Amino acid sequence: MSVTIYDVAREANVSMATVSRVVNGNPNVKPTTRKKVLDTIERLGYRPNAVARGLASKKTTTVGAIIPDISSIFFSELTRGIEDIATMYKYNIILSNSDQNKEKELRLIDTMLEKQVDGIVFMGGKITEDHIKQFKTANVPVVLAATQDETKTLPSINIDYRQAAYEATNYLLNSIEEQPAFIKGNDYVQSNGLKFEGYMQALRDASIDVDESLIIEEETTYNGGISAVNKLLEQEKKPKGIFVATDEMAVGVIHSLQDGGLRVPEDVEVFGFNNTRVSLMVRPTLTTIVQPMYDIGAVAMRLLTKFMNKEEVDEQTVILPHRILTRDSTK
Amino acid sequence: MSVTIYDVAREANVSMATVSRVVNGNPNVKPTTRKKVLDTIERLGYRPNAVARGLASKKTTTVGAIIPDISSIFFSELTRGIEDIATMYKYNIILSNSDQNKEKELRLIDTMLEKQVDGIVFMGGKITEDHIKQFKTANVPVVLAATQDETKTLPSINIDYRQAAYEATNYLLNSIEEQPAFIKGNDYVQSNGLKFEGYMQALRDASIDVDESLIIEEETTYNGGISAVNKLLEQEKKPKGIFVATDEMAVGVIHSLQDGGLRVPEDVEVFGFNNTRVSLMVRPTLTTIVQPMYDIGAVAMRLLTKFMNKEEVDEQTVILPHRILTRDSTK
DNA sequence: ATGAAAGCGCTAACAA
DNA sequence: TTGTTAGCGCTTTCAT
Repeated sequence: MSVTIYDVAREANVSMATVSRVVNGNPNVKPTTRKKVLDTIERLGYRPNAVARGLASKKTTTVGAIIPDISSIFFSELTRGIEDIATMYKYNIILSNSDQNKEKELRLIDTMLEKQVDGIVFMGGKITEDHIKQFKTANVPVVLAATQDETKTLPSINIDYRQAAYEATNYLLNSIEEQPAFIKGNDYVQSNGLKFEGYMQALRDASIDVDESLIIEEETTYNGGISAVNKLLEQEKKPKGIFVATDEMAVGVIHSLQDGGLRVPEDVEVFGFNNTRVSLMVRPTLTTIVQPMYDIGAVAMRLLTKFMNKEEVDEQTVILPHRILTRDSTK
Repeated sequence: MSVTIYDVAREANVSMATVSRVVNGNPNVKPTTRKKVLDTIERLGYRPNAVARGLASKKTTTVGAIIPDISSIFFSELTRGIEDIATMYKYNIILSNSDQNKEKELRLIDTMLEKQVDGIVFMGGKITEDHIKQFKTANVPVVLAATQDETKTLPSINIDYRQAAYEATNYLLNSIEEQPAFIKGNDYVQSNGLKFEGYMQALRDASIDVDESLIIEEETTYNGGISAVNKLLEQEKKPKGIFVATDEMAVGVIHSLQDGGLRVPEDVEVFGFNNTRVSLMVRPTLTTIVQPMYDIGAVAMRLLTKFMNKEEVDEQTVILPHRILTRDSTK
């Protein structure tokens, strides 16, 4: 069997309580006693059992992170932000992929609550009544990262997707002076809808008669971008600019245009979203909306630590700034 | 306070033991009793406390995953493989980034052992004596994923990096009939060394007098690829083929060559490594070595479950197959 | 098929 | 400054 606090106490001729105090850095221990205890801890190779501690103290110093897909470049950067701040505050992360599947999301929340996490960072699709209900079954704080909650009942960190899309659309509008195409992702995430709203609003504000054939929905991948352009090029009306819901799709769009003999940005301008690393890894480099993924994760985790510490929080709903980053895919 | 097994027992007029049996699917329960218990569990909204269970049973059904950097596309795919198999076997993952830093790695192992994980999947740089010693301090199984252990004492899942690099180099050699350049990553990982060995072996077998100036070490990033080419093009001797340690670097290499007015593959052929998603997201598309990241993670986790179940394992050191995937960056 | 009871290893009053 | 002790919520013998 492994060494317990009791073994240490016995060997050091003190009580368990004293060992516990030493281990937890409680100042009420005489230096000589502390030294004695520390020495026997070292000698016996004692390692505190966090599970026992968790049971007794009702704190596990671990938080759950529910994420659609860790292999997506977008979410993996977000997760890195979460993890770095978690480490800074001595928390560990239990990470699980939900694939944006509601049943799975609910099940994961349940599992994490069983494991007595001290808090949850949730990333995903739409937040439903069922999610809220599930979160409410335990009394742990929850923070949404890059995830919308229409009811605004949960704290969240986001950028203003609607406004960002509005600005991107306007940017293209100014340049090409006609309706740019819009390529939507097919994810079940609310930001998709918000981006679309921003796009439509910009057209409306410019008094443009909307041509629906310029709005295409495709899988949110590189290949989805390729297919979208193929559809677009089959049509009569060819766009002179394309606003694409994500960078990865946008890279597909650029390549597909180029494969079709069109030049970017001379013939068609392309505008992405997110500023993930791939936006630099394409020629021409991609004009895009900078969404600070790492920061969203970091701020979300920081906010969660505040809730877990029962600190005062002034603003639950954080909107981080975004900006347009112009590169070579637009004129 | 929340509902405990005791509350359920009292409400259902049975003992804690019976409730425990029902919760754990023990067949020795009369169906009517089971139903009664299940109903009151439902009614009270009872959720088992996994921490208490972990303390009593000495099993946490969670495993630790130590990873250099989750935001790297390579490791995030690997992690996805680990997570999927973990979920399949009802395990959760505690994920932590080590940044390939030895002190941090050792500390993370310690933390995870404190949290009583049932096993550890380790990804990282070199395995040292200190790592082994640290692992030995607890009696939990460890599996290395995409990570070498010179001493071969730990189970591991890898591909044959040396052989793969040998084949890639040979491929270029056959085409350009002179020494291709080699761009190394600067990571502190052993596979870097193995790739280099494979490259050198191929040159040796082809009786080529090695020109050291064609061997460049750079940061393992897109920008590292760009810098490497810049250095290469400053030199007298310009290569007609370049073997690059990772795809992301290779994409940088291609763009940098193109920016310098060279055509790929006509003037310079480029060969990558890993077959990450970016290898398709570049024009020309990248010839590369297929390393099955997802599978490495999945197999590693599967192997770990076997160890955790004390099943018989015939082969500790798994070498997964790799292959050359030719695309348009080579002739 | 069911129950009683002894832990699992620790924390946190409370007492001294 | 230190020790005693009662849990934390569950699993797991051992009886019955």
